[in-house]
Amino acid sequence: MEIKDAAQLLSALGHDARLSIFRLLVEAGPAGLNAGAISDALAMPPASASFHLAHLSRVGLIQGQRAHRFIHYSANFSSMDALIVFLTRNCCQGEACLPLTAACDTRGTRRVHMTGD
Amino acid sequence: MEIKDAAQLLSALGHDARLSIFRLLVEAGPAGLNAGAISDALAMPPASASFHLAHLSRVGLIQGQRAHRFIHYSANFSSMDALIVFLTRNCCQGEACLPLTAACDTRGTRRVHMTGD
DNA sequence: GTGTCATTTCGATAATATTCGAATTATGGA
DNA sequence: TCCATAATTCGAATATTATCGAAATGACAC
Repeated sequence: MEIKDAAQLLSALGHDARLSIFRLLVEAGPAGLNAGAISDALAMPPASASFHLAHLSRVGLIQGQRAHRFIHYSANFSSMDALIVFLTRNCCQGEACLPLTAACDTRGTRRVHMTGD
Repeated sequence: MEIKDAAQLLSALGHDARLSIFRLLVEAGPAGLNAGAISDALAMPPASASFHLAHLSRVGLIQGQRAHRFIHYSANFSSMDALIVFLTRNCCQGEACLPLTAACDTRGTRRVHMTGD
């Protein structure tokens, strides 16, 4: 990932409304939510939600898929993954600079409180 | 960390110049770099560098400390750590959604290519 | 103090983004 | 076909942010 791509993703996430949407979809998991449910959940006018969904979609952080009359949006986890790797690559000269991230589960096995590892 | 705080950090990083500065400091490690070295390394006018350093500093992603006539800026790793945790908390309903992040070393022991873990 | 260098602040311009009601398009059911 | 609903696009006002030369500030040496 290049600087420009990463900055584009970060800038897309750097807005209350869009970050709220993205977090909602991250928690919703692969099944996602439709546009109306998102705009309801966040008490946001549909036009505003659509504007931000389009933005997130354009940069690849989420994707939408139509099912009947609804469009289901879901987070693109691999793009978030790549972004985090970009942010932390070659970090901190080998020190243990990200203890919380390390303790946080990203593989399905819970290890919230590290005891020694 | 609240949505607003996270959005503020992401927005600060969502700009080519600031992301370049931040990445430079992340790779530089705790020792950091002074303002002039940063503006040189990125071929950026000093006034522009200063503008962006002030922004990053204001939101807490970096900090500056004066030493003699120089101001050494360094990345605030714990704030980056908290940001990543915020982005990924309660993610993906227990699926292994962030394989690259999981494989990436953040604790000092190299484990770049996972073989089974 | 005076000079020098590192850095920031000022300031005016320019560019970009956000908001969201109203109108429009898309889909499917009766 | 006609209606209802889901979602987007339009559009125009509003707000925010970036750029960077020039001037000012801060720190130190002599």
